[in-house]
Parts: sequence; C-alpha cells; structure tokens
Amino acid sequence: MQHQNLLMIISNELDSLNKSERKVADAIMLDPEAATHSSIASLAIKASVSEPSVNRFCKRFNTAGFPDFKIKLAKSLVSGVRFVNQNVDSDDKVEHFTPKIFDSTINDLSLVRDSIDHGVVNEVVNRLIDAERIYFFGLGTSGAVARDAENKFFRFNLPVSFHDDVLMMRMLASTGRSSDVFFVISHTGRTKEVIEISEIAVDKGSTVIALTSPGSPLSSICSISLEVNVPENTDEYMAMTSRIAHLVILDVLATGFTLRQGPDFLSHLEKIKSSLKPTRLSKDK
Amino acid sequence: MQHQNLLMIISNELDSLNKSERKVADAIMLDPEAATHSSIASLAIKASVSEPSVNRFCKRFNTAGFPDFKIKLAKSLVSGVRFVNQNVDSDDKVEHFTPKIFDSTINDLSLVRDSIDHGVVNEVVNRLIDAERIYFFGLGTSGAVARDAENKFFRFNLPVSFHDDVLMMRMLASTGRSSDVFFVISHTGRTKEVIEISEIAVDKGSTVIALTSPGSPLSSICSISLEVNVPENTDEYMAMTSRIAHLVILDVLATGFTLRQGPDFLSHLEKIKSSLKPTRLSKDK
DNA sequence: CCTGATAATGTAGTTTTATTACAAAAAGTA
DNA sequence: TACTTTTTGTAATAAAACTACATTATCAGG
Repeated sequence: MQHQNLLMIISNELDSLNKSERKVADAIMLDPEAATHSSIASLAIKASVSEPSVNRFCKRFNTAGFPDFKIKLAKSLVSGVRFVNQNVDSDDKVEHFTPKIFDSTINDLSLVRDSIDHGVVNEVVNRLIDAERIYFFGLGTSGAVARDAENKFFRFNLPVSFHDDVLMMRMLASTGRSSDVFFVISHTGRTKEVIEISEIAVDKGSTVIALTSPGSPLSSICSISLEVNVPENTDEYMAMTSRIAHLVILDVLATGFTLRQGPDFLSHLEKIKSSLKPTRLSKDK
Repeated sequence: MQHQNLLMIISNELDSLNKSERKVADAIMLDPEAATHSSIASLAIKASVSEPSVNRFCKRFNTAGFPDFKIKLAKSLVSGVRFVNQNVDSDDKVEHFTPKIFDSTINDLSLVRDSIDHGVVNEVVNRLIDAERIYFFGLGTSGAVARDAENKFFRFNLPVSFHDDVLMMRMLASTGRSSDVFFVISHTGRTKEVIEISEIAVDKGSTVIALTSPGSPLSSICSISLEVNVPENTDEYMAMTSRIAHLVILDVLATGFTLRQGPDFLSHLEKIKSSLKPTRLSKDK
C-alpha cells in the first residue's frame, strides 16, 4: 500500500532496531519535520552516529536512500498532521474551522475516489441506460441528493423523478415494472422504511440500485449496491460528507451515461442548457 | 498560505513563467510523482533546459532549492489534491473518468477554500444567529442545495424553510420582516426571477444573504454576498462543482452557528440525532 | 573467560548531486 | 543600431550521499 505511513512503520519497528538505528529513529521522531530538511550529515550528528548508519537506517525501511527516505517521511507527515489537526475545536474562529471543514471534505472525497469499484459503476451505468424510467429515492439529507440527481438525469430524455415521501415511494415500488430502476440513496443504509420499500421493489422484479455504506442491510437486499465508505464523524461539529461523496458519484454516473450515448447526445444537452438563457440577465449588462 | 499546495501554485502561475521555467513546469506536471524521485540533472534533461534553470525554477516558488522543492512537491501530492487539467475524453472508460471527476471536484474545493472571505463568513454567521426566521431559496440545482440547508439548519431551534417555487418565494419576500433572513442560493447569480425576489426582500428591510458568484447582479443587490468563484466548466461532460462548494460553505456556516451557541447547544443536537434511532435497524443485527 | 565467527558501526575516499559565479545569448528599448 | 535588461547556459565549486573496507563490539561454544 502506497499510503502506509512511514512514521508509523518506524514507531512500530522500534523494538527490532539495533543501537545506532534506534538512535537515528529517536532523532527523527523527536522532530520529523526537521528531519525532512536536514542533511544526512546533520542528522548523523544529531543522532550521534555515523553517516552510513543513517543511510543503512533508511534502506532498512525500504527506501532507496536518504533523499528518498526524506520524501517518504515528508509525505507521511502530511497525512498525519492533517488527520490529527482536523477536528473543529470549540474555540476555533472562522479562519480556523473553515479550512478544516474543507480539508475534511477533500480528504473524504479522495478516499472515496480511491476505493470506488469501477466494475460496479460500469454496471450501474448499464442499468441506467437500459431503464425506461428512473426513480430517485432518499429521505432527509439524502432527499436533497435525490433531488439533485433528478435535476441531472431528467436531461437524459427519459422519465425521471425523485421522491422523499415514504408513502409515495411505497406505492411506486409496489407498482414497479421490470424496466424500472429504483435508485435508493441512504447514508446509513439502515432506515427501516427505505429498506422495506426497496424489498418491495426487488420483489416486483424492478432493478434496485443502492447508493449507501458497505455491509449495510440496504446494501445486501438490493440488485446492485454502490458502496461508499465515508468515515463516520463522531465529532459533533463536523458535517456529514457522505452526501457530498454521493453527489460526486451521481456526477460520475451522469457522465458515464452521457459518454455512452455518443456525440449526438451532446447537442441535446446543449438545447437544454440554452433553454435557460431567457431566464437570465446577460453577462454584459 | 499554509494550505495552498505547491502543485496548484505552479499551475496557477503557469502564464507568468518565462520559456525555460515553463518547460520545467510542464515536465513536472507531466508526472509530478516522478519528479519527486529524479535528480536535478535528469529533470533538466527531461525539460530540455540547464540544471541552473531547474534550480531557479525551484527558488521562484519559494523553496530553498531542488531538494526542498521535491519535498514540498511530494507533500502536495499526498493531500488528496491532484493536479487536474485533465478533462473527460469521449473515449474514457469508467476507470478513467471517475478519478477525473473526483479530482476536478477536489481541486475546485481547494480553490474555494483558499479564496473564501472569512470576514464575510463571520458576518453571515452573525446575521443567521440574529435571525428570527430563515428562508433558503434556490431554483434547479440550487434548489437541492437549499433543501440540504433546510435539513441542516432546522436543527437550530428556529423556524427554517426552503423554497424552490418562485411564486411562494415572491410572496414570502414581500411579506418579510426586518428580523427575517432570506438566504438566496444561485450559481450564476443571473436568474431574473431570483434577482427580482431578492430585490423585493431587500426593499422590505429583510436581510438578504446571497451565495453566488462574484460580481453577479444578485451579488450586487443583496445585503451580504458570499461570493464563490468556481471555475466555469465549458466541458460538456464535466459536472457542476459549484453546488458542492455551496454545500460545504453551508456546512461551514452551520458549524459557525453551532460554535457560537456554546456547549449547551450540543446536547440539543444530540437529541435530534437520537430521535432518528427508532427509524433504523441496529448495527448488530 | 578466551577464541573465532558474526554482526554492528565507523572511516575515508568516491561518486553523485546541487549550487554558485559568471559569461553568453536573447529580448526589449530608445 | 546600440545599449540595457532579462534570460539562459557553462563551468567550477561546494555539498551531500554512498560505497568499500576497516575496525570494533557482540556472542556462542569450548
């Protein structure tokens, strides 16, 4: 794994080091940031060992040498520092918590980016293309996501609607056809109503796609599950980033959909875009 | 600026570089990861410039020299923010366009993070706290954002609603009081209806907060404007990231609101959270 | 508690890498 | 065109990292 944190590896192996290696480790741990800026000579002095000892220390940790070690160390500091400092403190001012919230969102997005299953995405796009009708379901926060999805997918020339009313969902699910796709969005994947409704739709032979967390009850009962693992926020102040990840994934699906339609489809999208022009003030006014 | 990442700085300054600096920049951008492992000599060859040119390039970006530059570059690669001038191509497969969309979103978020005006955010939080009632207005995509905002802010023990119906908005705006806050969300800031409605609300003496793009007509007529500059996507395939930036900013505002309320408020939030428990399947089932 | 084997560490020299000073070339400018 | 400024490269220097080898420490078996 590329993102395995070097600093952590070092602290784990601390016991299995010999004397001079240990001295080097201690010197680095004392101020890792400083270590990334120092030369092999100065670090050797700081650790009271010879330069080759530092070099051997580096190679022991699967790095090409001291410069490579410094780069890997620097990398490990970035993720470490950000993770540690990321929580909002109760005495934070605007200028403090604003970047924290952005960073935490960015972090989560990059985790989702790296963990997403392309095969599943591909399969979902296929199903959406085959669909004669798409329903986006979501409650609470996921209702807003479902609404956004509707706004994206209605452009694709097929009947699309979003619903955040469980009675409506239930009725639609029980009258669903096999050509219908129910796209169910749920952060937890544990909302009873949503699970029940999805089960009904599956029973009726419709395709049910879930956008939810891995291993959740919802995930296990639906036709295909787009699993998104966003670290839960125990911090009271922190926002829920899963909905943002969901939105981006819907962007991905919409893009996949568009690409599959070929170039003719773009002129259709252009038409929709320009249909809004009269509602807007022109730029040069 | 602490959060500005080196790769991004380089891509922003691309235009102000001279010939050989530009060559170096291009060589680095082509494969930044490789650049962190190469020597000044090999990079110079790759960029077809002399070694001192590479060195000068490094110093231009406030680094001590090439080794320091490499370390800063390596750090900027970890943060999850990748350099993106990669547009989606028409023959991209899922595994190609998925990371591109994520990266472009991440990139835009980090731009917004670094350009946001903390003073304005602070002022907006003040107004929201003083509000006796908050209306979130938005049409189309921004309607979904407004809906999400409602879902966040209703937890704060004050009357909050969202509206995506222009007639409703118009009526509410014209009956607004000075203690009411109208929070108007619009990516373009040029939708005539929205501007008219905002003008009405301003005339009635209500506070109108806009979340929109800089220099837009909407921005100029409202009480306070949270300006968000998300680079326009001319690319047909690309998703609109402004709505995501808007969501994150609403997270920031909600956090500011919560912090200002003090610790007692957290138990209130906890109550809301736990009110949803009976609707969910337990984890260990 | 020797003695020889093995591992650990350091010394000194070599090679690689980066930087600097300065000169040449290119690009503007009057 | 000639003069100035900026850009770029050359070559020498300095710094840093690495390697081969020597020395020292450690430890097992007698």
